[in-house]
Amino acid sequence: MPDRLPQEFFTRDSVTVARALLGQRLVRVMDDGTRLAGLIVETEAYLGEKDKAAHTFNGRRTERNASMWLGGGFNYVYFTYGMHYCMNVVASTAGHPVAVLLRGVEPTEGIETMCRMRTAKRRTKGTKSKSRSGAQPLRETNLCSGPAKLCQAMAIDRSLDGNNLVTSRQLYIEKVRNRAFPQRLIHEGPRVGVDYAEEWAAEPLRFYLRGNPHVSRPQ
DNA sequence: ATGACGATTTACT
DNA sequence: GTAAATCGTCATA
Repeated sequence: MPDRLPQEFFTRDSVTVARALLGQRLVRVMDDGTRLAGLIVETEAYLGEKDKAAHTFNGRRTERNASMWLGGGFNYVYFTYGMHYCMNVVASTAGHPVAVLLRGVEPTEGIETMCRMRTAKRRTKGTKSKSRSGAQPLRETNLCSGPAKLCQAMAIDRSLDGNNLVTSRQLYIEKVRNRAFPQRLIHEGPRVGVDYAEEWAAEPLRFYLRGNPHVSRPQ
């Protein structure tokens, strides 16, 4: 039984945590006992009150983002665009609202279940929705290659907001490696989808494993 | 009470 | 490449 990442892993700055999370194993145990897992291959660091792209910019603190203040090792899961969830690993210490967004995972366990989660038809009230019946099966590289995709595949929603990664049975991170990958294996670039953040949009705070096909956007 | 807006994904031209 | 989907959240009133 592999070790989990300990609390001390998370109580560092979000850039350090974002880099060190690459290659570690995200594990989700569903209520029926099904275990889903995958290696983290893409992350983004958010720097808190000074970071215009962060939900905690200027110290904004609401019911939605309250878990950002819990300190290293907790989850911040938010709902966006009326249909998607995204998962963060909170870093630093309580009172410092910084976090790491998980943007890409390479599935390793429970792939069939993940595929089902990803293709289950969204609820609609009307009759107009079409099922994916005729579509080809989802390619493995399309299961967790995006922040909302990986949450859908691994059954992560707002019920896991505030989850404690160090103690939870439902969602945690296993230690695969003791040291972060060397710089040359980590590609870094601007964060995705934060153009509104002006000068903060260009900061190289996105990190991913070079050449890995499970990243949200190649290149 | 109201209106604008997403740390996105998918399907379509 | 563009656009639709879809609704909780937040700032303003």
